[in-house]
Amino acid sequence: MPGTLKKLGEAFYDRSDVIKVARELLGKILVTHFGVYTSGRIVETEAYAGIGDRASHAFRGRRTNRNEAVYGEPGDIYMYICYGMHHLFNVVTNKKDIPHVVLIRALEPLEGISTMLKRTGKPEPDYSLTRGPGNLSRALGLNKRHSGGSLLSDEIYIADDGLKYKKDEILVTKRIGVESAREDAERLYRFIVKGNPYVSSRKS
DNA sequence: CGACCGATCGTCT
DNA sequence: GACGATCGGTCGA
Repeated sequence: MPGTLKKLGEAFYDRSDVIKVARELLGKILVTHFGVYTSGRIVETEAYAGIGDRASHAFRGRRTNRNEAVYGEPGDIYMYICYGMHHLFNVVTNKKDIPHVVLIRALEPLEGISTMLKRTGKPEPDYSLTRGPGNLSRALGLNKRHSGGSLLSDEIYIADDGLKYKKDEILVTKRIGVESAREDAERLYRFIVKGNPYVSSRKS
């Protein structure tokens, strides 16, 4: 039920509750415009709650060249290279220097699918095109170079077309791949659209 | 379906 | 030197 696309403004990202932002990002549309438009609806997110969260890259205030972008302005972009080959896309929230981020883990593709196929080298669309944080970044052309950039720009942004998932359409689980975060691995910080085939399937 | 494995490399110890 | 906020493939039940 797409209406007019409205780009999210700074106020959406500049909030103190990163968990709430992660939940509300479900249903929003991530858009990249590098010559051609590619976009997808967000169907899976994870919150990373800063210095008190062992799973966060900013745990105990850790601050290096690599993770500097998580300390940026609300609405900034943090890209993280994982396993030497996957570029993971994060949304920076809360005030500058408060390192709260939301990892986008899956999209339902909307616009520019033929471009996504070119970027990923896939012959035809399948659910793996934008399922999983590494795959969706490749499909939308996002990489490390975009770290530190802003979602208030015209190249990369998140938009609202009015779609809202109801409470009973959303499932909350533990985060994926953070077993080493000990007790913080138990936090229920992952939000998924129930039954959506693009959601990364692994145990919670 | 679940368990496991190799690829691959920038970053930090 | 070791280690990932992953992925796609294989193998066995």
